[in-house]
Order: sequence, then C-alpha cells, then structure tokens
Amino acid sequence: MDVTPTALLPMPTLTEAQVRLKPLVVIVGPTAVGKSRVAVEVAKHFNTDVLTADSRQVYCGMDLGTDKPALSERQGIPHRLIDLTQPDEPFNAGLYRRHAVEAIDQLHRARLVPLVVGGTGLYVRTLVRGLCEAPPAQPAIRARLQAEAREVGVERLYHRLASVDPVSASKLHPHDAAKVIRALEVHQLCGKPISAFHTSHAFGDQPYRTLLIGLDRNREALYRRIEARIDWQLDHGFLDETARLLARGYRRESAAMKGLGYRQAADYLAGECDYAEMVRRFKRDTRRFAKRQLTWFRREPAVQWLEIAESDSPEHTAGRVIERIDLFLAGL
RNA sequence: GCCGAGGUAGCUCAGUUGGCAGAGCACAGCCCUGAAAAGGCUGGUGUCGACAGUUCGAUUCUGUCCCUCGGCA
Repeated sequence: MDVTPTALLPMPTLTEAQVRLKPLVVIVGPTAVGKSRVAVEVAKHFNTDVLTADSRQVYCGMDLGTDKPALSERQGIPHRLIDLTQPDEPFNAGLYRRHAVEAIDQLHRARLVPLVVGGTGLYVRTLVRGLCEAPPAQPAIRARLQAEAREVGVERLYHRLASVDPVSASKLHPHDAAKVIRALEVHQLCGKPISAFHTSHAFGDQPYRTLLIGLDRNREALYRRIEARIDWQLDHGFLDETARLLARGYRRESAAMKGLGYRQAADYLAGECDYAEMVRRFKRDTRRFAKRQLTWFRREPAVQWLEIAESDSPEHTAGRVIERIDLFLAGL
C-alpha cells in the first residue's frame, strides 16, 4: 500500500467498538447487473478489499467465462476468494466459507469493513447465516451414488432415502438427483439423517452484523446486458478459453465445466450443435440463471434493494450503496 | 386485377366429422444447508382476422370484407 498523506486520502477505519460487532457488508444481485464495477468503487471509498462470493470465479483459468474482473478493472483493489483452486478439484460451500471467514477476520483485524460481492446465493448465506455441521461430501461415496442413479434411476435412490430419512424425502422431489444423493451421502457417512442437521441449524447463526444490499434492474434491461456480455465474451476468446481447459484435460462432466457457457461451448466444440444454437442456449440459460438468482435473493431476509436505472453510472450506484453503508456503520 | 395457399398463445404450428382449443420454443413464478453458474418443481382466456348467415350452440359450415405470402398478368 502506498504511503499517502492522510489529509488527501481519508482512511475510514472502524472503531474498536465497531470491530467487536463484526460488521459485514454484502452486495448481491443477478449476473450482469453490474455488481463488480460498483464494488470496486465502494471498496475504494472504504479502502477495503473486494471479497467475491462466486462459485465459478474460484477456479484458476476460468476467467472470461466467469466474468472475473480483469486486473485493470480491479483498479488496484485486492480481489480475494478468486482463483482458489483448479477446475478439477472439488470445491463447495463449506470450503468457500472457510476461506471467506479467514479473509473477513483479517479485514476486521485491520479495522476495515469487509465487503462481500457476489451472485452465489448459497455461498453468501453460509456467511450471513452459517452452515450446518453435516459432514462434507465424500467423492468416492458420491461417485457410487451417481453411478447408481444412472443405472437404476433416481427414483430408486429416492425410495431408499424415504426409508432412512423420511423427513428429507418429503421435502425433496423424487427427480432431484443432486439433493437426493447428498442426503443419502450424509446418512451413509455418519448414520444421521441430513434433515436432523438442517432442523437443528435452521440457518440460525448470526456470526456477523450484516448489511445486505441487493442490486437489480428492469428485467428487459438486465437481459440486454446479459446478451451483450455474452457477445463480448465470444468476441474476446471465450471459445479459446474453453478449448484450452478441455485440452488440459478438464472433463465436460466436471462441476467446473458444467458452468454456464463452458457447457454450451464444449458441446459446440465437440460438434454437437452449431454456433448459432450454442449462442442461443448460452444466452437462454444465463437468463434463466439470473431469474433463479433473483428468486433466491428475494427470499433472503433483510435485503435492501436498489434498482439501477439504465442511465445510472457505476459511480452513481456506488454512491447510493455508500450512503447505505454509512448509515449502517453509524448505527453500530 | 385474376388464380392458389394461409390468417389459432410472444414465435412456429397442430386441432376440433360444429359442444367455451393444444404442443414445441419463448416467457413467468417457486424450491434449495459442502455439485449451487449445479439440481428440481409449477404455470396456457388466447376477441381461434372482422362482420353477417345457418344452428340449441360456430374457432370449426356458408357468404362478404380485410390482411399476408406465392404464381399469372
């Protein structure tokens, strides 16, 4: 960090009393709403880092397709919780939480406001409301359950779940392979139903004093931005990035390569659809994803929503966010 | 102007031997506790081009008109 005369650069650090309350500011919103640009401005103002909450930006080498901010866009602001692992390594909400808690802790020790920005609802929730103590995924067990689902059908697994954990079964749809498998996995690992962990935890932790800000735009405008961004990515080497990852041996079935865009691009590169169809699916699936994100965040309690108008600059939106944060800090 | 074909959901179309219409895509809503950019669920009233006639009843039959697309002039 450069040594700058404090008269020119105010350093709004937290007081000891504020730090003790463990404040946390989180900016959420659908993909392409403009979170990253705003976050950099906000981070500059508070002289803090940007902590991303993005399940895809954690992978090294997946840059363009995950809309990872380029170095120039970061404007000297450290971005953390990016590039944490390789695309063939398992990553999950629990690992994210561990990394994030550590980063937040460091910022608190420096008496700075931790600023989390991201679109992965579950990851944000693990910070804001904690994560239950159920055992983490165990690759061997999971692989076996997946194979079984493929061979005999998910319904059979669902039926088994209904006998060992009727509570979970009643909450899941028999076709929801991912969650049925996870529930069976937990039961196999520790003999306890995952529903027991969920019930006792109930997202009841409150490790931080949190301010949640949601950014949104008019739906049509958001969709236009999504499509424009995808066109830009395709014009700037997204297919090359995908080809490079495939060439390095990352399989199409891996969690990382099943991400938006990579999946469609890999299908196209394998000759399974033409270019126009690939673009169509990439855009459509991204629109649908943005919708799911909004459903999730709408349900998250206490989100303060800010609607961004087409004519608003990132600086303007950042100004509105900073106002909310100032109010929040003043109330601590 | 004449001859064809057609006008049904945002789009492409199916259909009703006359009984208040249905698929795909698009879209909308929802669920989610270590795969979460993943995974799953739900949703179709639309002047069936307009008007008139026949009929108990017309989107379906008849007539006129309007529009679209071909072909011929």
